[in-house]
Amino acid sequence: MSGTPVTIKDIARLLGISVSTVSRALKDHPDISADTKEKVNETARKLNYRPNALALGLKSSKSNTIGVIIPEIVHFFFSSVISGIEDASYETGYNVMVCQTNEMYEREAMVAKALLDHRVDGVLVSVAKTSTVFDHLTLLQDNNIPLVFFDRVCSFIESDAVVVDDYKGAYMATEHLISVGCRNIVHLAAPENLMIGKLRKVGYCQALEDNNLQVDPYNIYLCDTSEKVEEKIGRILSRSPRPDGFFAVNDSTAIAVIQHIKKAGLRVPGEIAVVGFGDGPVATICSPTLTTIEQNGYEIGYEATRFLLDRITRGNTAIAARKKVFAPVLVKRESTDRSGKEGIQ
Amino acid sequence: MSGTPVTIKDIARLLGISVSTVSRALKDHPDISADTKEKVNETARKLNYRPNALALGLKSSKSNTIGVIIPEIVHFFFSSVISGIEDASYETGYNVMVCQTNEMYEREAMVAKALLDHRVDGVLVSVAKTSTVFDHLTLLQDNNIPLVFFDRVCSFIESDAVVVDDYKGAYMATEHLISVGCRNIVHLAAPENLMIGKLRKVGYCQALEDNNLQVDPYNIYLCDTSEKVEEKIGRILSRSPRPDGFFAVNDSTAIAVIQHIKKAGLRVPGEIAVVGFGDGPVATICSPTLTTIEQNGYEIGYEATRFLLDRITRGNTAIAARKKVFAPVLVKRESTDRSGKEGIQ
DNA sequence: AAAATTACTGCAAACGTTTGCGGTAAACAA
DNA sequence: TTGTTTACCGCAAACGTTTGCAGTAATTTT
Repeated sequence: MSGTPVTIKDIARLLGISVSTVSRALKDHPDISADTKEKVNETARKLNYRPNALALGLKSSKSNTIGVIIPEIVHFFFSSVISGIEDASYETGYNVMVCQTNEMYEREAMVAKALLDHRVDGVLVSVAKTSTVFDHLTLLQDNNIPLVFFDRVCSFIESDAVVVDDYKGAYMATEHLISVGCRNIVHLAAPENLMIGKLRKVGYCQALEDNNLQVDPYNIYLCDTSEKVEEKIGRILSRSPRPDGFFAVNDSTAIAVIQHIKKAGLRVPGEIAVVGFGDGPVATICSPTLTTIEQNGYEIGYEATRFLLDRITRGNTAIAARKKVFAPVLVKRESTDRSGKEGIQ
Repeated sequence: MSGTPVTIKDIARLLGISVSTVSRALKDHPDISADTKEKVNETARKLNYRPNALALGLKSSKSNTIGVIIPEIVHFFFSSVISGIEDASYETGYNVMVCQTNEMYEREAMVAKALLDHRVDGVLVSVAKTSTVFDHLTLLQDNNIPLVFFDRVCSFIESDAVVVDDYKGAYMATEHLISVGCRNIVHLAAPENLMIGKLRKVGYCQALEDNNLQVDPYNIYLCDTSEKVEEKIGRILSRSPRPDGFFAVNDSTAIAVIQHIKKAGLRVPGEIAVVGFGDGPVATICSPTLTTIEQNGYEIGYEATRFLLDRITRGNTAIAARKKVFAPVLVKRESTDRSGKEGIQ
């Protein structure tokens, strides 16, 4: 019962005809008689024949597979992106090879080569925090493999990109904090070699300036994980004057901040208001619920895949680099709501 | 600059030697002179030669790729599993094709065939809620593609499996609820065609019986998502006598329950205690924090991949079906803590 | 000097498909 | 009858590799 996959040859041998006839019969080629087609299709079905994608890929130089390079899978935003990629690919009959870099440059370089080896038809990539050189990505381009960036784009490479407007999102978040009365706002930032780190910081700064508040460099911390919050929050909260608002570069950082503020006996949003970025499910589960910037990972993944498939089918070089920028949406919740009675803590 | 990938032929032509010599030189075959090897390796490096995995796969009937069939990617547990799979595969040089079924049987059947087409060397699978027939999986086995189940196993198929002890976890959860004084415990269950649904229900029932409590079939609801909680929670809470404990089949359902209980003006754990299953990050973020059963997705994914790779390298049929069962751990938090002053709501 | 060994290298088939081209038999037209 | 068309079908090359085998020249042995 358990054997090697059946090939077109097996069918040919069984029916006493040539492989080319079988091949053509299976694709409903007009040269083949209805009778033969019938017989071929029947035995193909009976034997559970499935075409060998490796052979097809070798022949056509098309693997019908796209690659995904992603920093971390266990992450609401990124897993949502993958889900969008998956669905878009499934609809069009493509398969998806997912590679996680764990934020390590070396691993990013390795998987890029592995994807090249597999001759994927295109690659979706969100660069790792530690990547500063990008030869592995230009290598893909040199081999005619189209690239589309999502979320974490690489500005040195000319290619499609799908992102939310990080600058504007950060601007909105900061301005919202100002509008509820914050005057001493801390920004917990991502590394600057990431575009998102840079742009969100610039948005934060610009919002302050536009509202006649001074940008205090000491109010900007490189702090983008709950672990780093653990390290730094003590120092930050004991500063004088104490910060009265936090804009964190992502939700999990924001929530870690909230938890520490509460543990320190301070009230959110009463004494300190907090805004995150991402709007994952945790934003409605924590207490107080988190004001944050929506970032629809599924849509981003889906659209990025559309871009990529478009390049694959229409020929890569024919299209100039495009950019899709999703408008950010500020979702107001309890962590900045100073309107009436304060949210339950 | 941008062209098709360089092949062994290109190197051969450039050096005026045959492809077989190039092939052997690249694999350090003793027949080839040091001189030739040197030249071949140098030009290979210079041209960024990368072997075509499709050709290799076709030749060797080994794709160096494993497939993953998973219900949903946007899910803490499942994304953790993928992460474990990814890491284990990366360590051993395998690539991973991820396919999400969105809990639909049709899609599960489709992707199973797609993975067969791609001649993956093995498949890791967690079955969809709606799958009741499994020909698509036996098809893989018939084609000599080893299968390993994780979390959601299919009892009709003889194969390796990696799971947590669902029965015991449910038993512990229920007994814990009893120990804090609950006598009228509702179980929010997954469908019974899923082993996890069945086993967790049985564990719940057994714990009740062993503690001389009667199993009330009306206390068992098919309810495994926050949407279904939305639908049913009203009816459940208005029953008389009102339930005093909930054991939910997963964390997100448990948290949805908590939120609705609070909205109804009741106290957790004071009037109703709640236990979940999974111990995702949300369990420590919600308020009160959630008592739950730990289920280490990363470990499960990693171990399942070890099983699979073992089968791939040692030959499938040589090994009898193995099962790895992780011991569940009860993580006690505020949602069942009736010891002293009640957790902040 | 002839024979045998050594040290390399190339030919060709194979993996599973597709496809241009050529071939054969039957059917039709003249 | 001969020539032409039509309707099918098979041969063989190609995609990029690997590998058994055979071949050649140089070196060693007798």
